[in-house]
Amino acid sequence: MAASGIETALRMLEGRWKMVIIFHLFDRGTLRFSELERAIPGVSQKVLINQLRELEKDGIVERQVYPQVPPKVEYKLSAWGEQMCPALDLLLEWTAQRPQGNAET
Amino acid sequence: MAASGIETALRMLEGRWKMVIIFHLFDRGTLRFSELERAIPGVSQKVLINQLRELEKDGIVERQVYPQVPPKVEYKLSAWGEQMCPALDLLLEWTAQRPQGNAET
DNA sequence: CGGCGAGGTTACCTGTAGGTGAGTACCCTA
DNA sequence: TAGGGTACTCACCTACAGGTAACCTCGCCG
Repeated sequence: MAASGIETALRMLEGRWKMVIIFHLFDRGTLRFSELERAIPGVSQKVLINQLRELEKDGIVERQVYPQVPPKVEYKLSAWGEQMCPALDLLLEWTAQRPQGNAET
Repeated sequence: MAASGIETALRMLEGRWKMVIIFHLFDRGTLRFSELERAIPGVSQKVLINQLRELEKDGIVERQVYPQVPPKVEYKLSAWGEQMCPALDLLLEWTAQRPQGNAET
């Protein structure tokens, strides 16, 4: 069943903050951990790291560590991660086409 | 931030069985409750109903009740629900393009 | 009469995602 | 010497999605 492929995709995208992270990275290119922290006020360190790790292991974002005196770690979308954006756009379009504002009552 | 639109979409699609339901309905058109139950062996009644109700309230599936002697209820994708399929296809394509089989180790 | 199948509802339990708060190693600055 | 910034880790707690199992109504079949 074709659902399995999409389920895989959805699994990778699911997580309270992943989309937010992805959009920030798409928007600003490369961000340090602390920059992400500041860019996304609602998220806790633990969860942010968690979601970043998952995105990394799924190959969506890349993590670059600079072995410096004060640690420095940069995150950015992988090439493949960027390729996801058209799909997200289409999904966005689809939600926009929702008939008669079924905003939740 | 545009993420919010996609988060909405993701919220509607997220749920262990929703994609499976959607694919079955897309594939076979219209299905009765018991047909769905049989088509998706892993799901419990409670959860199946639950996900159907959510899909219905999000306007993705339509529910048709026939007030018959033994109850009969049919589910099918709404027009809008069917319009989601291209987006899912694109997502599917994207997952297919994943570089060097990062199947989870 | 007893049981089945339809499409549910209800009560209860569990696993896990997410949140909170603290601690850590290291160096720099004041 | 105290405190701050960086990128984390660890222990603990809670909420909720999902799973399990029993029950319900109504008619028909045997």
